[in-house]
Amino acid sequence: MNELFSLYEQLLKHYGKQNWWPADNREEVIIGAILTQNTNWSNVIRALDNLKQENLCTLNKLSQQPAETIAPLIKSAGYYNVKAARLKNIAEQLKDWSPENLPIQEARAFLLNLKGIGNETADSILLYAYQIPVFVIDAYTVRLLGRVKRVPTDNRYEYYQNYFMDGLPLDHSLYNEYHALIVKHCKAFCRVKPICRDCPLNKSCISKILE
DNA sequence: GTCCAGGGCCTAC
DNA sequence: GTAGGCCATGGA
Repeated sequence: MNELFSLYEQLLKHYGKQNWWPADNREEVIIGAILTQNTNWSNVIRALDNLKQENLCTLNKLSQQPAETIAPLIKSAGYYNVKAARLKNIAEQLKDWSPENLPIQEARAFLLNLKGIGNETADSILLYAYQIPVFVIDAYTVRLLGRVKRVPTDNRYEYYQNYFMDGLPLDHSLYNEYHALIVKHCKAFCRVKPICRDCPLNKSCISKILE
């Protein structure tokens, strides 16, 4: 088994299953994916709760609301004016959209064409809302891999994504869990330098596995 | 008071 | 093509 899968197994053994994405249904995953941009998840939960309380936590309902109505409800998630306008538009575009029968790249391109959806959010939606096997690269993953693999600054997202997807089987549940485990691990041990200080994986730490 | 969080867009060089 | 500014709240 290759080093990437070995790393996955160690993270899983240490942290257990993360059961992402924490949401009740597909539409809530999509809404949460927009709300969580550059924002702590605990702040997103409040915003989602507010939307649920107003019975607005569906794409159809959000698409029918003026952004001015949405904004105060999602204030806790930060950037609320920007996110309110984007949510409304994205809800309108995605409420009747289904990517299941599309080539992955086509589905991805459709999402990337929407204002407010970049690489990470597009892949999060494909993976966590639709169970389509794309590996999500986020700031944590970049930070982690950046310490052990030198890469060109351009196309960095693609480079890292290919790195994972070339080394792993095409499996949405594996990508789901792996990404969540990386976030879990980095939150605890890869926030600050020095690298992986007090890392519980110790001798089998990520830096040593991937170097 | 400062830093960071499950980003992305836009503008100026 | 890319660096920098901007959007903004809440917890540590």
